[in-house]
Amino acid sequence: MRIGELSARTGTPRRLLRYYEEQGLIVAERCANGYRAYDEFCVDRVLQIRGLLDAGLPTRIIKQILPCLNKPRAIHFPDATPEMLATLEGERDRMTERIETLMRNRDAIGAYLEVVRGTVGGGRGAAQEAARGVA
DNA sequence: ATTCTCACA
DNA sequence: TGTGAGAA
Repeated sequence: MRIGELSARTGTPRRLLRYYEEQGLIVAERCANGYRAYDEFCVDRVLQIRGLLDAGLPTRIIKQILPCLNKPRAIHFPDATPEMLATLEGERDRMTERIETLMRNRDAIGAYLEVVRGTVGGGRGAAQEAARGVA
């Protein structure tokens, strides 16, 4: 498939797909006209990349750990170098921290919403007081 | 439609 | 990390 189809199927802008290739995250063959040709498995791969990026991992790290996450897991865990494990542990901890921040903000928004829901009509009241930190 | 590069947020 | 413009 060409870049447009991969873009449509992954919900990723074409521009970004080229960017990921430039960063060494995906590989594409080339047609005679110079157009990129992607294999079927690229769909899953791109979605995986998006997920890891979304989790806050830099492309540099993703490039390293992507081979470890591929299909033949049994083949891949023997080549786990100590430095690789250290990197992974670091990323895991960063993710944990991120999750905690996310939870705090979710709860803050949830608390705000709960107050605002009670004050729709007049526009003045508990919401404003909550915003001032009085409630 | 797709490619590339340069520059920038 | 991701985008915009311009040219081929």
